[in-house]
Amino acid sequence: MTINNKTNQKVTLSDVGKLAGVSAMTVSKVLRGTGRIPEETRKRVQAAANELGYVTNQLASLLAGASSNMVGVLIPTARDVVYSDILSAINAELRPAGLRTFIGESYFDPAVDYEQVSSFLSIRPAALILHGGIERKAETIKLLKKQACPVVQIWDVENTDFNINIGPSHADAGKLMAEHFLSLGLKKVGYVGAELELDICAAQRANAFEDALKAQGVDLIRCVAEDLPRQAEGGEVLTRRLLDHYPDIQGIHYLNDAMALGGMRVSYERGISVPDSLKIAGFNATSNVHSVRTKLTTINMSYLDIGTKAAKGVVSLYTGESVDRVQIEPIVLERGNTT
Amino acid sequence: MTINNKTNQKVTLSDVGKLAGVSAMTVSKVLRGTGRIPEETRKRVQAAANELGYVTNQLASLLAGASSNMVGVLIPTARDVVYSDILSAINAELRPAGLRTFIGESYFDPAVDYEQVSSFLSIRPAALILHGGIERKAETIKLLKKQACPVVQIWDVENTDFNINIGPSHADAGKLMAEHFLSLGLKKVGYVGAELELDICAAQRANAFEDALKAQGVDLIRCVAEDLPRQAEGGEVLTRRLLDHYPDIQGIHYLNDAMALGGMRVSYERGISVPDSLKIAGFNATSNVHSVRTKLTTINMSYLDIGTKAAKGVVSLYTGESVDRVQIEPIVLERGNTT
DNA sequence: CTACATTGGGTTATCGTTAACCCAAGAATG
DNA sequence: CATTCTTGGGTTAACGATAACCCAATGTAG
Repeated sequence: MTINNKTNQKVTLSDVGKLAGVSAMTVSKVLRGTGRIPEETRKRVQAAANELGYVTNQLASLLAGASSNMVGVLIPTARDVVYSDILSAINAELRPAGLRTFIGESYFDPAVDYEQVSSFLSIRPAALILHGGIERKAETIKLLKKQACPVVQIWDVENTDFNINIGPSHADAGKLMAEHFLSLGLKKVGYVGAELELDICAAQRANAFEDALKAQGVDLIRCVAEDLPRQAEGGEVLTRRLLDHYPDIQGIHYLNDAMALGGMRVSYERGISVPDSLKIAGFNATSNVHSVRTKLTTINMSYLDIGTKAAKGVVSLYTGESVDRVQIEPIVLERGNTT
Repeated sequence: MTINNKTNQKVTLSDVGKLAGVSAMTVSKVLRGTGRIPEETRKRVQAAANELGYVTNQLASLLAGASSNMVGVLIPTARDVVYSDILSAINAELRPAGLRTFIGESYFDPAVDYEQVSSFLSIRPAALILHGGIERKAETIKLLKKQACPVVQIWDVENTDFNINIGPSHADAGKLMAEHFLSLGLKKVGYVGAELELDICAAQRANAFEDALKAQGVDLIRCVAEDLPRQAEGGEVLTRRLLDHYPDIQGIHYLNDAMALGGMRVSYERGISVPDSLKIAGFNATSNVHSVRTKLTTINMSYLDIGTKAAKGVVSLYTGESVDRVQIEPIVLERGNTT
């Protein structure tokens, strides 16, 4: 559906000009700070603009060839701390630079991704910051190329469709956790996740985790659902399922910390001692983990860094210093105590 | 800063028309599904548009008087589950209706709020969904009135500056928790929060909480910081501070669940039995709370409902059925067990 | 055979702003 | 006094799409 808004009586440059006794062009110059306009005229115009509540019509402005200050940011979902942290860092960097952020969510869905990119492009943004980790439609890539819009891709450094890539190596992250489990001498390990079909990065982590374990002769039992939330609830359900079938499992790696917390609760319910009988590991050192009592292993990296560097990347695309690819290093982190 | 993007060789209606052997107008009609165009021409035009990767230039389209399908949604921050849940519900409702969401964050800052509203208005959206709970600048209100843009306000039902208001009564929520504490017979109660100066709704809850307690002769000790995060970390710091000065406190109400979890951790550290010696209460039944072991009281309401109804409100503004004000009822909820 | 409707388009003006250029009046310069 | 520069603006033509209207060619009824 579309909504007709034409009845608005908008204030235009001419209206302001009439009130100030000058032409629309002069008003335009004053408001943009260009041209040679004496202080007196300037003040008069400013006052008139204020009185009328004038707002530049970006539609007309950009159409006439002005430079855009709008940056579109696309994340899978704002409900995940990881992405909202990145978002926050991007905003923190772009706002002082005078750039305005427009946010969209893709839900890891390539069709929605396409729609959102198309929506963003339709307002001719200065640049786009897109999350990677999904199988982007060929049409989407084509659109971006045709419109020649600068793109910074975050979260995925493998895919190199765009100008700049910033994120961790998800394979490294998966391998890292496998090495951690191996160093603890675990022989029977589980993986719990949800919605892996769409999230390529999570799948990369899981695969690298499995490969590194297998290389040392350790089996991985996957317990994955496509229809459960990536939250504590989902972690609970899947952990129950996993423990019902494989009660002798020694360690579980979860898709994220929220699901790991769900697993933690199930172990508690069943009287399984963590970490003595069962090691629990998440991903993304989220702040809920901060207050956890029982020992939880997780993988951390600076999301702030990803956001900040993405925003700097946007700027670099124009200032010339070409940032190319920034790899963010994941590290293993222990949270909680073992009392 | 602004970024010059003019070098882009954009695809226009004429370009598509040339390829398809028709005029720009015909292409426009085909893409919008108006006019009487035979199936054959229609297909040819569609194919040409696809091949060239054409995207409607909304700038030109809206300027020429077309109806907008863009809805701006402004939330305080995407880092809070409450707002990201609302956001998610809004998206779920608007997308099938063919409306596109543009999101912005205000960080509870009236100046940023103004900038964001101004940015939104500059692309002439179909409607705006704005969060309440901040002291909006007079200029912001003026802008919205001048541009005659339909506004749905969420999260705050007290303020009636706009067409539709959807949210809980924060005073009721505060009172509710006070009644709960009173029913438990508590005589010495604390409140822990952060960044209350900007968040009017949180302040309303805290005040109503205090008033209802005082009416029954119960004192409230406030421990609030303006410079700490509204997360577990902040909850820990403030709980320590509060317990250091008032070790005999019997119950603490936190600004939100995340801070309450921080408080939970501190009580555990200090060997304080919850809920026997100390009652802990948060706000917003967030999913981290789902897996908590110790008993935690919180206040819940349907965030989904707020989002869904806000989106429906946007539609109702045009279909005529006038939604006016929807009050969402908060309820007290117990989480965790007491073992 | 004429009058009139339908089909399948095309033409023109316009939205509000900006880039690029123009121009008149006074000041400065030789 | 004639020339050139500076100041303080204004004029014109885009930008790309759409609304509103127009107009041939064909069909169809009387």
